[in-house]
Amino acid sequence: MSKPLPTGTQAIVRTVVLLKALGTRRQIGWRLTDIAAHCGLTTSTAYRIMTCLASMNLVRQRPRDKRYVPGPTLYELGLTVPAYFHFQGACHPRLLEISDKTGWVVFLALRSGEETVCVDRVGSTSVNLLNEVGRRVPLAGSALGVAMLLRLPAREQKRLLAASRKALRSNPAHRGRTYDDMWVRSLRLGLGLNLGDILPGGASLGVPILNASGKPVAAISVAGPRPEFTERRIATVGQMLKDVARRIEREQAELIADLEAG
Amino acid sequence: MSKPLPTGTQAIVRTVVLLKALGTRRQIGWRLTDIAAHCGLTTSTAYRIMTCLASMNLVRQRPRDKRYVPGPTLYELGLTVPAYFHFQGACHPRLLEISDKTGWVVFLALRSGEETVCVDRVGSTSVNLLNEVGRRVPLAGSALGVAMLLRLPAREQKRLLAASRKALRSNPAHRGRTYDDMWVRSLRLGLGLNLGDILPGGASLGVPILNASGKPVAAISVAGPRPEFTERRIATVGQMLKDVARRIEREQAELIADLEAG
DNA sequence: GGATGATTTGCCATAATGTGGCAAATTTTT
DNA sequence: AAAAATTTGCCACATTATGGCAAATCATCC
Repeated sequence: MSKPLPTGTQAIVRTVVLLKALGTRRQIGWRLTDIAAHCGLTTSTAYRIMTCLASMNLVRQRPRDKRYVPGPTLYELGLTVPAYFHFQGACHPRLLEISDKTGWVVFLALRSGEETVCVDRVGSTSVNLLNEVGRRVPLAGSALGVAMLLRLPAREQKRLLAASRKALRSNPAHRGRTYDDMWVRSLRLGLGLNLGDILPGGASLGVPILNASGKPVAAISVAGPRPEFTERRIATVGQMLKDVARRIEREQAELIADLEAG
Repeated sequence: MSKPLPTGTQAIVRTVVLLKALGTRRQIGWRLTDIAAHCGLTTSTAYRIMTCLASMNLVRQRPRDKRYVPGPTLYELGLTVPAYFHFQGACHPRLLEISDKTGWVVFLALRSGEETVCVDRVGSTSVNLLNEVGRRVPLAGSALGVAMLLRLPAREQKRLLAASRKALRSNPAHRGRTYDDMWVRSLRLGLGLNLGDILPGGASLGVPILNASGKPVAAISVAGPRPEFTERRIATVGQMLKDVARRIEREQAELIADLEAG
């Protein structure tokens, strides 16, 4: 819980901070000055680190606009984490089924500390959606995360709810969103339910995936146009999601046991 | 081509070396002393870096045996490299088809410098296979890599063939394998063809996936018991693989354009 | 089961490494 | 075509990472 204070590794921490930041704007890319400022580094330091990372293909500097984007080696390193890769693959067919039956977009996310990390996405919709594969969102900031929060022991729930709310408040990109409404509504329903709280025209519904000891380690959600989220549909699709989640918990028990819920 | 000499970033390079090493023994894990020696670092240095990485969940130290294995955050960072993740997902259904029709295991690999990186695997077989998702193998060391080598311009082919052969020779794990036989045979066939050259009872057949300018950026292979690889079967399955590769090239042209072949 | 050997964890003085300031080159905007 | 902004590169300095050493833990063998 409390950090063991890893000492004497400033450069490495900075590197990881830069890599995480790159992930938040992967398609637009980052200009050196911007990402340096964003991460609280001087341009020189960011330059040195980025050049080093580029030489190892962990990042790429796009030739045309000189912006930095995540690089192939980063993806390749990610493949070496076995349980995670296989969990995504194992769940994918289930997501396809849900998408077929509902016509909505389906997400799979993992819990990572006080954030969710979107791990898979299936289907398409007319409305804008915030989430995408690889994106990190504070727990209180998505139906996926709320679904997981709901299943945490009171103590931890309180802590993580507070922490992720704070993260949401401090990030200007999340301004004007009614995350608290989403939380209250979800608390009543017992599942994560966003009705236009994140983006005006969109809605989403999330259910958790629990490990053997009942801890939420992942979540599935559906997302689509808000008008389609009638009370009735929410009930039937909610049940469907729960069934799928239970099935995944059963069939992928071994993989799930290897997922850190930390 | 020639490294631009990234200066003043020893610690970062060391970190990446450690992370790559972790990937080579991900299930067994590494003891601190061993991985330090393997990477040419003192125990203290490795300890400091590993502790730092563990605190950010880039690596995990398994509680029971204290061994280090790749951690969740590494996987999550990998998801932020968009073209790569989607390419794997887009190819997956095609791999399933091939596995269904042939009954063999199917691999998808990307080219990464002078190595292949296995990106997906479908199906199961009775024989042992060397490759697995996330594993890096010198180009000359698999049917996948050879398939790509065959399509490179003479100059580059020569360079990479030599480089990857050298890598194979210097690694004791590759002792006693007849990679040269595989190369000669493949050169004749025009596809990567391993007939027991890597592991005694196994065989595999690889075809390249080319980008718009004809450069090989990825490859597909099938692998199974050696006796099943008759001349006839090799011909028909080879054609099937070529068809699938062409289809992928056509349908995923945009994604492929974003894959670095470097 | 107690003792031996190996591995992990932690500390600390030292200098080598990474740092940030500054300026030239390059690119974009006006 | 000039001006502003950003990237690239260099260099002297001290902060930071380094590796030696020792205590604590863990595994093993007699």
